[in-house]
Amino acid sequence: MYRIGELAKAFDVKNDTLRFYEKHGLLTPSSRSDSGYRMYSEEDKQILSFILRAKTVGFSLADIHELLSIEVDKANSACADVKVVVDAKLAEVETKMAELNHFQKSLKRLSNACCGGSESAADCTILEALASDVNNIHPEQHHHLNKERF
Amino acid sequence: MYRIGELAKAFDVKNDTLRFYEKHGLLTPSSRSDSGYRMYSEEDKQILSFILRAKTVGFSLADIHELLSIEVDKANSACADVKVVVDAKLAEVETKMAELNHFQKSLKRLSNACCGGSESAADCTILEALASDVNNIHPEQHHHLNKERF
DNA sequence: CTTGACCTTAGACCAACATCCAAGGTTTAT
DNA sequence: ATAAACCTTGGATGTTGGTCTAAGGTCAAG
Repeated sequence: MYRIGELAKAFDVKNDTLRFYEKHGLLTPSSRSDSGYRMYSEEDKQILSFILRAKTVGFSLADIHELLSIEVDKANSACADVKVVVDAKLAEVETKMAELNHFQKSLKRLSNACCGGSESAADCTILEALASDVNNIHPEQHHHLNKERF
Repeated sequence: MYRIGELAKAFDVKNDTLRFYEKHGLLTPSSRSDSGYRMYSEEDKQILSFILRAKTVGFSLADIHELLSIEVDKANSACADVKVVVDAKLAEVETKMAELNHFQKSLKRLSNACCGGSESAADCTILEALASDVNNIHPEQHHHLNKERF
């Protein structure tokens, strides 16, 4: 069991951030000490790790709540319902991966094109790197399903 | 050339968002009409596409500005400097890709585990899917573990 | 039994990223 | 030539995701 400060320190976030996540239903410490201190378990730690990782790849806290509630609602939701949510998130993940692949390719091309020496960077631009890409791919449709706030 | 409303509509953003990006140096329309309307070129469209794509994978506007200014500064910056920035961003991209790979694997496992039929979702949780992964991020500190009282 | 490092709460405050509004000028279609 | 549908500006407002403050309780160590 970890106290709030221990867990926060381990993940380099503020205590307040953990309280914020709790207030918004993302991470509730599994127990409290006699004196009311929040006590976080290993599983709580795991959840925090998940939240922070999901954030770095562009998921909002609302998205993350949705992902986590796959667990919370398990008694209530039929497997088919879960599958719908999971598959939707999977599609989002795959879109993001495609974007990143694209970025990676462009950046690599840039990095190689750039000498790494002291010449002018005249030919070093992201847009030039992207230019070879035929770009009628619109960034994904913002499907607004009833996205409950978290 | 596109007027603001045309470009905004094409990418499903608000006109205000384009003005906001302009105010913050991310996307300045390449010209103005006689009456002062913003006129966006194909290249501007390209830049907007870039901005929105970068946003979906978790880059902040500040990050994006940095990426775009690789171009803007090209006369001023030595190639080596550019390479440093590019390689740093490349590392970020690769970190994000690793996270997403991980998510993808977990979600796929979930999707497969979930029957897609009407059984209970009892075994469908992100955390279970992630459980096989040993959490390793910040291995550090642990002077004392404190006693458990429950 | 006090000191200092922890923790609690409620609520104010903040930065990033938009989004809306008011008052007015421009274009296009009828 | 006038309505509808654009566009301009500056400034106010909203959402998301925290971060800080104040007033006070807890706990191990000297």
